[in-house]
Amino acid sequence: MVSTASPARAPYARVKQHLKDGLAAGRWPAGALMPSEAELVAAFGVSRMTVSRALRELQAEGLVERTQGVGTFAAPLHRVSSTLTLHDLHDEIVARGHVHAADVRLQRAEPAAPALAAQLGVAPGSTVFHALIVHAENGQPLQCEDRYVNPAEAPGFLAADLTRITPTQWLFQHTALWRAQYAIEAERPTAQEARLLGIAPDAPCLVLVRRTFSRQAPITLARLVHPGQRYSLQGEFQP
Amino acid sequence: MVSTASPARAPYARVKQHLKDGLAAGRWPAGALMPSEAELVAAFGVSRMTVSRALRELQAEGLVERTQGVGTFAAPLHRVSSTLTLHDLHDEIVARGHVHAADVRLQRAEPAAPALAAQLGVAPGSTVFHALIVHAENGQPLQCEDRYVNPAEAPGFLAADLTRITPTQWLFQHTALWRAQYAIEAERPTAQEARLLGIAPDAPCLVLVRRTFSRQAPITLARLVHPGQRYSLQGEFQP
DNA sequence: GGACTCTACTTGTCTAGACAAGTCTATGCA
DNA sequence: TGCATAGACTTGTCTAGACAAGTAGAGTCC
Repeated sequence: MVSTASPARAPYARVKQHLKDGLAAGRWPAGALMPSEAELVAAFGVSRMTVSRALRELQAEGLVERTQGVGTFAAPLHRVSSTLTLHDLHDEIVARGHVHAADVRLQRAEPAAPALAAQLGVAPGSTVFHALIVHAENGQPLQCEDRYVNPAEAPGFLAADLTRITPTQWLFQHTALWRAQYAIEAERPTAQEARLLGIAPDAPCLVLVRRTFSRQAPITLARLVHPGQRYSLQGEFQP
Repeated sequence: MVSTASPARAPYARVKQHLKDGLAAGRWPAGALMPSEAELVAAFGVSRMTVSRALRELQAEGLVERTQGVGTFAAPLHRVSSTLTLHDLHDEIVARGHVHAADVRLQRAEPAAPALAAQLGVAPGSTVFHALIVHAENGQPLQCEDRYVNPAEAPGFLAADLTRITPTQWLFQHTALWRAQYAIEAERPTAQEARLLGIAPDAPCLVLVRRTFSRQAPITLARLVHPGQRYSLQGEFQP
């Protein structure tokens, strides 16, 4: 019998849930052959398009693997096991019901050092925008944001009021984001970062390095440093 | 012939790509009303099911928002901005073409301390399985895995050959994973971890804490400690 | 003015059938 | 034995039409 009753749901959703339940219960171990579309059509009395949609969505969610001409197989779950969504710090703090304050220590144009120029795709020595901001939650420093911006992609950046909007949000609104790269690392803070965050020089920090690109060129390079004792990235996963 | 547009792809994929291109080019700013299904049917000369599928997939990817009776709207991009997928360490090392070795320092049954018993959902003082493993890439320690397992959910765990299969993979194969929680933190290693990893006692470490659950009970609690200098989590995002 | 209904438009879903294309196996032939 | 081929089965996709359900606006009645 079908476990949990599914009274008024759409047929494709019923098929999908039935297969999900079976996978969760271990009826099909990883790699096992699952029922074909034709079998599901017969079992549920629906059209092939309907079971096809259910299977396609399970495939998109990473729960099954399908091969034309062969069949549908239960996917090894570790493929899908954990995805972590990174949120904007302002949203995160507000979601906790706390107060976010941004202390803008720097927001100016600077000549770019060679390494930085290469990463931003500009000529060495040309001008780039630089912002240094300390973000605080309820008055306690939580993030030190060191950000460089390609002026060609975001000419109005120096005029942005970064105490009212985070650079991330401003850039989302004023540029055409196309691709993003990021890395999460554990590091010691620089002397300046330790001072700005009010932590010991050898306190471990969670560092997020993010680069974003438009379709043509790099937009921005950011180093976001968080005190390890006060900040962690958390996530949850459920098939 | 056709540049990058649409060589011989399926009609639903052509519609989808056309809308994706428009979104990337900023033709529909966040919140703007996009073409209705009927308009796309007329424009592309395909059936409604076809454009419906294209739009439904864009919705699943978070690029558009749809409301029955109202229409389809361009989604604010920051919603979708960054997701990070966590892979199994063994797969990760092998994917780099390197050699993975696991040094199993501990694999035994132990009485559970009260805090641990609560997290694993067992009675305080009852027996739990405990494994301590140092994973190395090309001979260099890369992860210290400290893992506790609920015996009721994985009775065969003590017999697993953890030098040949990671606990993560073994548990995926032998238990019915239903939900996972994880946190990424920057911490100092414990004295034991520093010794096992061959790093300084105050070296910053990237720590991944993961708890997984079956539908009934907690399965396992793991603390994965990585040397900050040698390990980072990396990801990429593209709409 | 305020509350109601009617209508046009939108998305959500399903059906029955069709053809294409990929894979595997059994069979027959050299 | 070795190889080519014909079925059988699988997924991938599309069509044309249908009904349901939700929203918004125009018009109507009190």
